[in-house]
Amino acid sequence: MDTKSLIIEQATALFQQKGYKGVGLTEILKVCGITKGSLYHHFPNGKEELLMACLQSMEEAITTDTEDIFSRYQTAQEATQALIEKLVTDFEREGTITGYTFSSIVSEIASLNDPVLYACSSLYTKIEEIYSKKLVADGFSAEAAHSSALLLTASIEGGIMLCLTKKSSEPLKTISQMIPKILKEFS
Amino acid sequence: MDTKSLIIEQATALFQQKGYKGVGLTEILKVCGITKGSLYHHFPNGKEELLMACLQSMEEAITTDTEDIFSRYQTAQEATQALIEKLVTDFEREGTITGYTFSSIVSEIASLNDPVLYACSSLYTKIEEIYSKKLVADGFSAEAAHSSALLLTASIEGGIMLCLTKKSSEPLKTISQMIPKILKEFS
DNA sequence: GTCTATACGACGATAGAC
DNA sequence: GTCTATCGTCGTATAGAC
Repeated sequence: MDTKSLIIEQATALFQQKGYKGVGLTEILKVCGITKGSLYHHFPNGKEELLMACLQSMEEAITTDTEDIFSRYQTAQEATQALIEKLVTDFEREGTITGYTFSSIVSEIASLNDPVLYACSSLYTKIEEIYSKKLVADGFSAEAAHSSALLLTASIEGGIMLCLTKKSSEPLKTISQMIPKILKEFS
Repeated sequence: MDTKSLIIEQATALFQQKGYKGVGLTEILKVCGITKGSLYHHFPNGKEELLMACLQSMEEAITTDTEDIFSRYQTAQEATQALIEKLVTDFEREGTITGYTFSSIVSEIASLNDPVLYACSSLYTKIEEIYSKKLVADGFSAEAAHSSALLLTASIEGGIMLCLTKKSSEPLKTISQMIPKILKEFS
C-alpha cells in the first residue's frame, strides 16, 4: 500500500481511540514507521489536513460497510441487529471499537473548527439516511422513519461509549434486544 | 467561594466541552484568574488529581439534579422528558451542554488510566439506577427496567452528541418524543 | 495560600540534504 | 518521496519568595 493510505489508515484508528488532541504526530509516525518529512509531504497543511482525510476515509468505510449489511437483510430490524452484533464481536475480540464510530473526535467539539464539525455532522446524517431509507422500505412513514433512524443512531453511539467505559459488551447487547421495541409502529 | 471549588467548577465545564487532553492548565488558570502556584497547592498531583476531583463533582451534580427532577414527576416517562427538556433549554440558551454529560472525557478512553475509567463507569451506572428505580416503581419488572434504563442513558448521551455536532436541538427533541414508545411495555 | 521564575519535555511545523 | 536537523511554542510540573 502507498504511504499516504497507510498514514490515513493508522491515524484514523488512533483518532477514533484517543481523539484528535489525544494523538500526537510522533505516535502516528511511529506506528507507520515513517518520519515527519514523509508525512508533511503528503499532508502539507499538517495534522488538521490529515484529520479531514481521516474523516473522509471514515465516511467511505462506514457508509460502505453499513450499506453492505443493510443490503443483506430484509428488514431494518434484522440489519441493525446484525450491525450491532458485528460491533459486539469486534469489541470482544479487540477490546476496542474502531469502525462505525467517531465520538472521540466529535466530543472535542469546542476545540474543533467548522470544516471538521461539518464533516462529522454530514456523516451522522448519512448514517441516519441509510436507516431511514430501509425503514421506509419496511413501510414506515417518512416522519416515523426519520425519528426512528435518529434514535437508532443515538443509542448505538451512546451504547458504544457505555461498552468502552464499562469494558463490557453488555450495553450494546441489551440495546440490540430493545431494537424490536424501538421499531414497533405505534398502534 | 473558595479557590479550590472555583477551580473544580471551571475545570469541570472546560473538560466537558473540550475533553481532558483538549484543556491545558494555562486555560484553566486564566478563567479562574489564578496562577500555577495556587493550583498546585490545592492539587499537588497536578492535572490528573484535578480530573478526579472534577469527576467526583460531576457525580454529585448529576446525581442530585437527576434525582431532584425524578422526585418531582410521577412517572419515569414524564421525568425523563422533563430532563431532556432542560437539556434542550440549556443548549438553546448557551450553545453547549455542560451538565449531565461527560462523553468528552470518556471518549479519550484509550489514553485514560483505570481510576478515571472506573469513576466514569460508576457514574453511568448511577444514572441508570435512578432511571431503573423509577421504572420499577412504575411497575416494570427488574429486567425490563434495567434494559430500558440503559437504552435511555445511551440514547440521551448519543442525542447530546448529535445536537452538539449538528448545532441543533432537534435530535434531543425527537428522542424525547420517542420516549413513550421506548417505555411502552411489551404486549 | 498565592505569587514569580524556571525547568524540561512534547507538541506541530519547517528547511534542506539525499 | 523520504530522511535528518532544528525551530518556536506550549505542555505539565517544581522551587522558592512573599
